[in-house]
Amino acid sequence: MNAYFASVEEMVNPKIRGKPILVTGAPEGRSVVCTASYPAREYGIQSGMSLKEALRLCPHAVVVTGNPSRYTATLSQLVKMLEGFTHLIEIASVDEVYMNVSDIVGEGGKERAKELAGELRMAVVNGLDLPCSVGIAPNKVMAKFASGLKKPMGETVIAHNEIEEVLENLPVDALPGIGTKLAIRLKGLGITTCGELGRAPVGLLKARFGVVGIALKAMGQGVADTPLVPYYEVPEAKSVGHSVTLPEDIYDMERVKGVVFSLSEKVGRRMRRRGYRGRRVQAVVRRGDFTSVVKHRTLKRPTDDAREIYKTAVGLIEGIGIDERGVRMLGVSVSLIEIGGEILPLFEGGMRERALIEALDAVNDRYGEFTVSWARAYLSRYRLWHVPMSRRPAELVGN
DNA sequence: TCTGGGGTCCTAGGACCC
DNA sequence: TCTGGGGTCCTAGGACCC
Repeated sequence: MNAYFASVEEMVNPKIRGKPILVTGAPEGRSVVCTASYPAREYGIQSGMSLKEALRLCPHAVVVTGNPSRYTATLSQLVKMLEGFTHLIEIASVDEVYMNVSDIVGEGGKERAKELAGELRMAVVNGLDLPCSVGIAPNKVMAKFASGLKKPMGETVIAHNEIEEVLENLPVDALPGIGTKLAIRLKGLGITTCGELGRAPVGLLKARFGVVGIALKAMGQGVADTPLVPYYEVPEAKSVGHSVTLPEDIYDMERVKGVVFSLSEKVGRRMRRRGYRGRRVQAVVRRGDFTSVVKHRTLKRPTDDAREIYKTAVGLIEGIGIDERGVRMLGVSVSLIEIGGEILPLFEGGMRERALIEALDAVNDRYGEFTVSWARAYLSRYRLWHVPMSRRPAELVGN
């Protein structure tokens, strides 16, 4: 999809159609541009750029706070529509799908593929009123590359016998999977184009990059055998996490703990909703100078309890230590996920604890996130946002 | 007027066990 | 007496994707 978040917002609110639009994670503070509409891009704005910098480039841009649920709902509509072509659809991200169209193209060759690309694109335009680009090629890596060649609203077909020519002088980092760091390391070996990468001795690549090296050579030749994973067969998540960049750097442990509690609560909620429990808790601290430290600890038993996640995460952060550099970002995640199984209470009264957590979940499911939570989470919010004592709910004061 | 938030995958060293 | 080899699990760090 092209400028997906911005395009969806335009569809919802026609008044902003055609204007320079910036979709961000948060309305203020230190947020970043998630998506810039094409008119905004003409000012040199790119996704990932800080909102402040973007507004410097284009002060009259319309800033919209992103609505994640709107984008996943639209993605569902898109997939439902594409099912009219094939059921072999992989959801690669919130704005990107792969389809296996081998059977549709059949013996029709490049002509049929071109025709199909047009049909797909028009179906999206007519059905959802959203711009997209379509790429058709013999494998996923080449298809993704092809889809990026003509934007917005383009169709590109790369046939098997055209791959070599397309790749010969293409910079290595044009391929998905080769980022800045790999490109620099490859350059150190005298490899800058995909053609050179495809001809490089596999021994050299393997020695330098391990198993990745073998995949790199194949990519340079336009060969990729990664299978399409239909969305109805997606494997369970391997980790669940949340992180926040704070509105301003903080320096004291009490405030850090408050934020970590909210994050732990969010992680726990999401895990319980999916029936996950995890054995490893990880904490991340990004400091004011942008250096970051990650620590994790493996528990004896898997958990989905916010307070256990919180306790472990705080212990890890105490190990990391906070200093005069301050804390810019905090993150909590849980991995080594197990699904199902009996939840055995660790101690007497554990069943009541469990019942309490389930009751809180039920209230929050019905009335919205954080309708009811532990006092600790509320206190942290008030601390964070500097709400004066007099404005705090009476029942929390002094708690 | 610096630099988000959600993830996956890979490497490497050390503890520990048989 | 200077000590193997195979395996698992744990922690830390980093590249990459959208």
